Amino acid sequence: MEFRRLQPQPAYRQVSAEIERRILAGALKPGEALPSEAELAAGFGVNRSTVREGIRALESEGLLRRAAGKRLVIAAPRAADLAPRAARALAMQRVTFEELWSVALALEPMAARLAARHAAPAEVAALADTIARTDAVLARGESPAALDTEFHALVSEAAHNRALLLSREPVGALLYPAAEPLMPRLPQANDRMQAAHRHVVEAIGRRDEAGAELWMRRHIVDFRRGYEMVGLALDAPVAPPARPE
Amino acid sequence: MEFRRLQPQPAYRQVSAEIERRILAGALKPGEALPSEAELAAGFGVNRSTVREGIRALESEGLLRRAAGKRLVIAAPRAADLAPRAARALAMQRVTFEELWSVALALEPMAARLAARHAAPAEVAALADTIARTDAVLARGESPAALDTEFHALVSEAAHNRALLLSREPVGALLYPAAEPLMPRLPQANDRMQAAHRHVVEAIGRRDEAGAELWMRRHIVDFRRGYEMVGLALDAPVAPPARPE
DNA sequence: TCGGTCCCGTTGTCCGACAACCAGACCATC
DNA sequence: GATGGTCTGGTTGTCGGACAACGGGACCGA
Repeated sequence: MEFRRLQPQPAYRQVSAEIERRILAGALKPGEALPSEAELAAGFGVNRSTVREGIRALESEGLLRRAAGKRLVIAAPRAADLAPRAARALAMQRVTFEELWSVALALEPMAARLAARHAAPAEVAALADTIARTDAVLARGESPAALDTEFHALVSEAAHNRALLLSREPVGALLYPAAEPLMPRLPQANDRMQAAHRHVVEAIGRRDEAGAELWMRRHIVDFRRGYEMVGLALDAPVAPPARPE
Repeated sequence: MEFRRLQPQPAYRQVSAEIERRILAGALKPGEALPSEAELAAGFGVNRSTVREGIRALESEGLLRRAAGKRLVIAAPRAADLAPRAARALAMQRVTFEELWSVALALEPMAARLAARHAAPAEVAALADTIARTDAVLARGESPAALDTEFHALVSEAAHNRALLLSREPVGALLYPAAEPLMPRLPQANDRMQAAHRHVVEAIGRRDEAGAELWMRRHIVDFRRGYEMVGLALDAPVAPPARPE
């Protein structure tokens, strides 16, 4: 005799699931407003409190966006909605430098290649600007970690590939800040980093896909070498991402 | 005169943020139970309804897990919690085959390489089993798309890299089901797929990193070729992922 | 044209209540 | 002694109703 595990879902989950189903089915399109909470409650035949609980989940996933005090609006979740959660999840799992680095070694060169293929002039300019700002920060003796993270994020934006953007973002957000302790102990690492960044941007600027990919790969490999050289453990978990205040 | 955008957050968000903060800070560790809703409400000085709304968001992120009707337990979000959301987000953004394929081309060979380095015997056996089950399905003339997806998921599990697992999963969940319409029109594609899968597993089994990576790369490149050959558009959005019922 | 005022719909929050459910303790029966 | 029943307390899930805060639109007066 076979028993299928029966799972009565609480009402608030059914509300989430149903609204999500309708959005996915296309009955509700991004940009459209959801009915008011009272209408939803009446429609589902549950209390408004229950609807509100159900809505919160979708809201935190970026599927609904709420303009303070206004009606809820359907939205297509963007990388910015999901990446911080993913980064946090990885940090909580105590992901190691080695794990992150392996993914970066696969994705970053691809990002550079695609950026060389698709980057708009404004994006190349933004990359150059980040390099310049990094120069300024280094001249003041401060840490370039945040700008390093930004540089790589900009490259993957310039690749115009949303799947790549989403896959890469949490990795970059954890990996590059891990370079923080590297700077004081390995001063020449900054020069090498800036040189590599410059080569990447130049290659992107002249639409040299192979060159962009190659320099990015060298840069990532070099990053690991620097990390090892100062005696940091590759198999130690990285620090959780800094949270915006 | 400078104004910083002031953003009074609703109470339920402050509750989410505060609980999340405590978890991240380590005051509450995975496995531990959260105080009861009534206690939290008393502690924060808000109503229980407000606490419940705040909790829903964390729950949907996998940070809290709720054993039906029992106290909430802190958990470290796993890839399985986040990947479906990511896949859905990509589908809603109407990501194209080309975008997904580029990421797969970067990640899958790396996954195969790392699997060759780290796979446990049981994992190699599971891979072989999936190939056998695919043979059976093909013999019945059915579509191997689901098993193809599973095969690649197993390879990346065998890589023992949690960052890779999280980055790759949503891509695989969307990309391989896109092969569905390919089968009837290109019968030999299945043989090529199975042959490639076999080569990958063999290479993993003998710890041949280069071989595993190479065959996986060929397999991915071949996939795109098949997709083009049957006249499917590379720049068309892929179908949203099937939802488990 | 600008600012003020009023009204109305909607959200955010609260309160109090109760059924459903789980776990554990305790007890009756065989 | 093992099995199953009953009771009880703590917790969650859901409900109904209530009200302040706020945004937006309409309307009005300077």
